[in-house]
Amino acid sequence: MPLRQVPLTKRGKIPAATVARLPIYYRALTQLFEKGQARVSSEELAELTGVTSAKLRKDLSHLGTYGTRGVGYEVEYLRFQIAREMGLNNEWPVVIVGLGNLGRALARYGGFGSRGFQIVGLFDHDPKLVGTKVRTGKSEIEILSAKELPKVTKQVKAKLGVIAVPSEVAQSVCDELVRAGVTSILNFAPIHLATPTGVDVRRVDLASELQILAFHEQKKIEEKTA
Amino acid sequence: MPLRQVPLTKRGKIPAATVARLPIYYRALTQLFEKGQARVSSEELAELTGVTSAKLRKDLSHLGTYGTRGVGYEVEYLRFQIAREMGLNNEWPVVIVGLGNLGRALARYGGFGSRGFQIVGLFDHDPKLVGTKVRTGKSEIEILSAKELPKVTKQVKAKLGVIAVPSEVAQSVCDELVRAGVTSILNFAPIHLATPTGVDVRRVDLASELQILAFHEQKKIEEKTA
DNA sequence: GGGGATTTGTGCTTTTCTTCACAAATCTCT
DNA sequence: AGAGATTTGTGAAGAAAAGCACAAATCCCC
Repeated sequence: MPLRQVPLTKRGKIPAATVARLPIYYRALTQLFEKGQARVSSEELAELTGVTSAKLRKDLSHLGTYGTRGVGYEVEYLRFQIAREMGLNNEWPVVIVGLGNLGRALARYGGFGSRGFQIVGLFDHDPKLVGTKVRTGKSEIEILSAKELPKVTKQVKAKLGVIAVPSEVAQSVCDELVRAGVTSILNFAPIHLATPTGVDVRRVDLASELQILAFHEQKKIEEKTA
Repeated sequence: MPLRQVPLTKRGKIPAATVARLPIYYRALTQLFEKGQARVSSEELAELTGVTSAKLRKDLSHLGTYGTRGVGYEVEYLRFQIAREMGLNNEWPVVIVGLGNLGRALARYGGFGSRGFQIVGLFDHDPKLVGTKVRTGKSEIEILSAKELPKVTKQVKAKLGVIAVPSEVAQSVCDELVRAGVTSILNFAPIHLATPTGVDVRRVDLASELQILAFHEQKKIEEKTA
């Protein structure tokens, strides 16, 4: 295996579209690795992830030149490089606010705890939930009162927060997370959150996704009747 | 209120980026409507949804000219037009496959049932779950065996399917949905689904979203130490 | 060790998306 | 009714992303 060390300084900014695809590549590479496959071509990896091979190669070229012409990519090596680039070799502490249906599902969701992320705080203001324990992967963790949020979040130095509360209180929860030092937020409430510059927010809106699909369905019907 | 009827034939194809934002606008307009606000400017709606006013206006211009210069947009009228454009005035039957943590959360999630969507089928192959009932908004619905999927899905003519099963079986569930007539799929499994042309898939990957945030966090740290 | 087969990396082109900036349309006030 | 203040709708410019196509690098086989 060629062990070219990466000139970390040389690389320019990675396009947002590329960043959004890296997790998909990472996942596919993990699968291949677990299957015991040592090498993969851009063509094969592209098929697996639903992109074109040219796009895949260009994406990877932003990280460095990790392939070998005429051969392909070393699965393990490429996987490690993507992980490093994305910071998945660190353990990121994550807090979740709101443990209704969705919040609890997220807390229990294996994918979160598994790779690079560790759930270190669960908060809700419902007295019926506070004190309850939720199994998150291997360990159990107690739901704390929302009042504890600032103190605990600072204590564990969590930079990542998940908002799974109703829209009406999402902005105030967001503000509190930011005050407590959180600088990246995954927002499941279907509203736009205002945040100071330097804080990243990604919104995941389940209803929106369905609506986008409905739009496409509608177009299919219009085509047929046209 | 000016009641220009829309020349449905005239409009060209709406850009994908615009379609992805329509649900956000729709949500914000609904909030304004419920608050009793009659009019809104592109500036105000843009702020509410986190886009620039120019982008918002261009997005809306693809649907038609629903605003009034010097005035703004009629909240109710614009909201209706977006809903019509997205097909939300129809009721879309939806089936959900896989009722683990996430699937159950989705089934119970109010936002799904509320506007334009109706959950008409829940399927799982776990015998412990089959026969159980899940409360979805107003009504209760029983989890059926995965074996029933083809028959029931065809019967209710569901075109929209939600996949919330483990990755390993996601592709086969997908195939079965497609065979049963589903042509739009919301996929929560972290893999790419191969589908025939004419079938739309949207992937929602919770772990990916966190990883993208971790990437940004990493960059923030690198900046600080640089 | 040389020729043919592969497969990457990338300059160039095309397409899509965003931003700018301003004319056109409407409203308000006197 | 006209002048000044708003605010939309949209061409045109700019930026970002995607797609193309091929030279460069490597491997394999004789």
